[in-house]
Amino acid sequence: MTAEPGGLARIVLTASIARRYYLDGRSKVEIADEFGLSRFKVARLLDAARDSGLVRIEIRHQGEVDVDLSARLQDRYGLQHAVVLDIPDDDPASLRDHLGRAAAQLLAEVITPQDVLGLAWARAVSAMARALPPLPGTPVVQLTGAMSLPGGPDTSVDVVREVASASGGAAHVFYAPFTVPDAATARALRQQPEVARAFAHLPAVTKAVAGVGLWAPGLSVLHDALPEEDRDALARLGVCADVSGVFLSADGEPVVTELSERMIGIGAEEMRAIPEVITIPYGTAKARAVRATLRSGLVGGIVTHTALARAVLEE
Amino acid sequence: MTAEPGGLARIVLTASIARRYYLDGRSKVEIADEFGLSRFKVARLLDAARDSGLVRIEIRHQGEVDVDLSARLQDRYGLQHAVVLDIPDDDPASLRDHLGRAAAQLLAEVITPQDVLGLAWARAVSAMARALPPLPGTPVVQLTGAMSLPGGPDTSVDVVREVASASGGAAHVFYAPFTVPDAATARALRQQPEVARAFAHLPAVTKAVAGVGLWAPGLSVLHDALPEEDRDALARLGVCADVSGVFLSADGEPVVTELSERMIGIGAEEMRAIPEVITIPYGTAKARAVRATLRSGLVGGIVTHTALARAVLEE
DNA sequence: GAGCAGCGCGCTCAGATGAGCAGGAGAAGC
DNA sequence: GCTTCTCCTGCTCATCTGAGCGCGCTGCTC
Repeated sequence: MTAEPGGLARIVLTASIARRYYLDGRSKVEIADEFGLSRFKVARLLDAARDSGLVRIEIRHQGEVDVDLSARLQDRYGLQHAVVLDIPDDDPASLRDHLGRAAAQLLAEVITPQDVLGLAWARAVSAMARALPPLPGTPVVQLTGAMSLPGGPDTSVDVVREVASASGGAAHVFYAPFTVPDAATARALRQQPEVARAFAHLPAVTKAVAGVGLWAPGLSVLHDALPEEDRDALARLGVCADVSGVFLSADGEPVVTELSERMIGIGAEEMRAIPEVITIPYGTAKARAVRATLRSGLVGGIVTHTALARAVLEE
Repeated sequence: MTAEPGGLARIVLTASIARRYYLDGRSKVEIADEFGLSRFKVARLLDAARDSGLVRIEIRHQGEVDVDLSARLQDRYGLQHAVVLDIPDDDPASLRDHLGRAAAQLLAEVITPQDVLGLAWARAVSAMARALPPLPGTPVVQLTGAMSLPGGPDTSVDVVREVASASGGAAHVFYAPFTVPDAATARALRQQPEVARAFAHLPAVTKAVAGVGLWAPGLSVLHDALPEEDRDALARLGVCADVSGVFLSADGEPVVTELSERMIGIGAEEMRAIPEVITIPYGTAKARAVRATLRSGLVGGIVTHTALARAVLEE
């Protein structure tokens, strides 16, 4: 891309050598012998070929996975796993289904019989659970309280139960709302035997799946479910993203809020203790929230689509 | 292209490693250290990436030159130089101009002050001559007699004179027709001092430019200029191509004909003695003739367009 | 639980490779 | 014509790479 290699004869010679080297897999010495050049000359011509863009190397996959974006995302944020799907992003429901399937496949690949799976509540997590094949006897732990979602069929309890029963593992569930009006109620709920039993399994969780929301109207189920004063209070504290109820600033730092006291779900430090948390964000608008999430170090995996991945990387 | 590398995580890992190796230029050992793998594992993943088509290497040029086709043509026929232009092939005149310019550039690159240039008569050779920059004092030798062509402004004499005067070299020309009605006339003409002097320079010629015709109506100026009996006689002898008056069978073998006795121009053996003869064929219909020409070993250079190059290679 | 086949993995060493250096041809300037 | 500079070319040596070999793990059979 930088400069032209030279005259016509030189360009063609370079192309010829590049073909021999890169496509036919011959060694530079062989090529040098064949063309009557020194191997150093061959090496220089090959360098020139790459520098000038005569030889172009591209990495891509014929399936849905955009391997190059996946690799860049994984690399850029030091993730354990990243999967970026090249799919149209006009229909959120279809997007969620596709990502859910991919996340299910990824989870099935990386999970071992020793793992304990944690599931937070998010629509994408439900989609994943639906597509999940039976896992090898994996116990499943509920990470967050239930939320009543208009049009959402599954509660967090249902999702955990389904996955556990398909896998033949134990289901550690509890019936409690995600948020309550005051801290005292929350404390009381957490002390309930059922809730306490489920929470006791949190430190054992080794793999988890969560959603990501941007703290703005329509981009976080939690945000939309809260009264206006809570929304504003969190926004004033600099909350940018919520990862299934864990609040993060734009830098990825956990934000301590009064609301946390009134929630029944996993906290930032507990989430950090989980070796791999996989998130399934979608929608270009959430780019800021995803950046915050990846920077936080709380999550190790991401399954998303090209538009969002590009938006995240374009910083 | 053969098989899928494996699961999602493996594919992305492979892509990540491929990116590091091919795009960032890191060594396999560095990559192995970075990813916590052995260098052998890295090597195997890279092999798999290439085999599965995840890494694709293509060779192309942003200019008019199709470097890949050029290289393949050069390689396939063991040529000294091949230049294939990716240009529209609907208008023969424009095609000829483009190829003429490219041939001129090629010739200017490869010619040295020690070279003696020979020019046969062909429309493409005229086009090349028009585009030729001044050469370093190169003597120019006329290789073929003159032909009166409807609409063709330059005779072989004119072309040779022009090039020689632009270059400041000697012009070895002669005034004689390309074909005459009987062998005796041809012999007499060849013994004329002027003709003999020009022919005496033939063995000194080191670089030459010629056209290629397919022995069929409308595809060879020589064919069209001859009476029907000559055309048929040569066709019966298996003539497939004429390289500025040198007749070749489809195999590329020179065909000895009675007509040769009646021509004032270079012969097959004299042409073979020239270290590099550059031809400028165009028009897909001539593919057979070009194949014959390249197989003959008489020529060492070709300047043509993609459609014809592809047709020639598709054997 | 023993034996066996298949396979993934790492080690070895000859051969390939790249950075740096020295010699020589050609261009520019005096 | 001479000097100097620059670019191009080929060489050396330390490092990297790849084919082949043997080990050990896994899953299957008896």
